[in-house]
Amino acid sequence: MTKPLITILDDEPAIRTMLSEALEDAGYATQCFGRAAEFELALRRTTPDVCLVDLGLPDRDGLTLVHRLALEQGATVIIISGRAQVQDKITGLELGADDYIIKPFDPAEVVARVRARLRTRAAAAPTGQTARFNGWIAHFDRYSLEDETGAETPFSHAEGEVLRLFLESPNRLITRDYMQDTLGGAAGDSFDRAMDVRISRLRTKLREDPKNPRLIKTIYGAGYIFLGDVAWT
Amino acid sequence: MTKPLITILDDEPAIRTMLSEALEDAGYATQCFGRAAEFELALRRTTPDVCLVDLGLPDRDGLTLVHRLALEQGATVIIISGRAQVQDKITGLELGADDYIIKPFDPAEVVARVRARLRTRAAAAPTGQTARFNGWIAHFDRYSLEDETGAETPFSHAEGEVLRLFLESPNRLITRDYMQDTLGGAAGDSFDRAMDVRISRLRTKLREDPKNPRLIKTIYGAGYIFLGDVAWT
DNA sequence: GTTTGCTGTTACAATTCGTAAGGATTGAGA
DNA sequence: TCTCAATCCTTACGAATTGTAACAGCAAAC
Repeated sequence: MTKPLITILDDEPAIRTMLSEALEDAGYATQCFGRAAEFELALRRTTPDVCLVDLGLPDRDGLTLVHRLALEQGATVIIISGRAQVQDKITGLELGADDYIIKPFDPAEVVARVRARLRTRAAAAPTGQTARFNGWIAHFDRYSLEDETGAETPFSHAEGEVLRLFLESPNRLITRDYMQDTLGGAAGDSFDRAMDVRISRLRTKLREDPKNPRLIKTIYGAGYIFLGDVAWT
Repeated sequence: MTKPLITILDDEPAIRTMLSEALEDAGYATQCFGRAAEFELALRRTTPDVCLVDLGLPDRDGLTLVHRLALEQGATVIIISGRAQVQDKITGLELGADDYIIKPFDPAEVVARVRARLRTRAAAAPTGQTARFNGWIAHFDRYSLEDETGAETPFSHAEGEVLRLFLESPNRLITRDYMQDTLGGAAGDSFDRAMDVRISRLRTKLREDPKNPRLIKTIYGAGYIFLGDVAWT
């Protein structure tokens, strides 16, 4: 799971560091820029989740920048400005900004407002599913399994089907019949063995001890139980 | 296109009329409520686009109401409150509000903030001619792919069809069958291979590492997944 | 008529997945 | 505790699927 990226565009270094520290403490990645030109260059490479933009920039009119960012590029923009007039706020918001914060501000409020913007963004685009369990993170969108150190091991489609089945009903017996019905294999003599192999391969990727499996337990004559504390996101 | 509906929940009649007049002048439909109970009743019938909620209600704790509205019902909530402490703002936003406006306020600012909320809500669908993803910019109008440095590589029509398909549903499995249905090739023996070749050519233009593709992943036996952070404009 | 570039086809290499076979484990009954 | 059959795990191998390079047909541009 990658951190949301927040970019900060302000010509005062003190404000940049204050904001980036507060945001990084809150668990976000930040990028700071003092000039619009640098910022625009960086935008070609990365797509920030939220842009904090100060209007009083030395090298460009902040409002046109906001307009380009918000309307043409579809970015989420929060204006930070020393101008507190209602009319300033209105024009900023009309040009496409998502919020308008007046200096001086409390960094904690900025963090809260950034979080609010990220929330609506997340609600609009339901991303691929990920499940966390016992130190592992299963990314079904990219077919890979992340361990507690962050290292990723890819898993195949067939392995993923089994893993998903387990993660959808943990700590409950899953019979072989049910697995075959769900995963489509003809319940025959031979597919039975294929299921074993899938599970075997999954176990090695989960680094299970063959003598003492912690996650996938075999119930002799019945099926399997996946033991874990699963949280889907 | 019907007018967006804005609901106003405030116990002071003067504020209700001030807000509803300003919002109706701006072209929105409004519904006003003085008590949380009435408001909740009305919510059973209609779903407002934005809810303006005052926290100082006589018959219920405003914050719990906001929480229910925002998180459980997925509504867009703007808090209006006389409490100007930073901590109040933060708790309001953390509970799921999308914005926090302090009394006394200028109705014009409220209208601008409502409009900003409606805008993000509307920006959830359409596909244009350019898409940004992971440092790339795909210009479908001029059939070219722009690098993070600004360098452009042209792509063909056939390649563009595949790329558009991917960019329209990123981070989701796209089956080969679906691709062939959409891109018109008869699902037979030979077109199957043509699809592979299209994707292969697209991959080289996206400078994918054959051993470790980051954007276009193959799911053996199923199809492909395009992994990316796509923004259409 | 030639050239240029796009698109599909073919062929072969690489990957994945099911199957078969042998070894290991489980649980019941003696 | 010991034995034995049923069940399960794992390894190796072959079939199916996919990647990519090379070639051929085709249309548009010059």
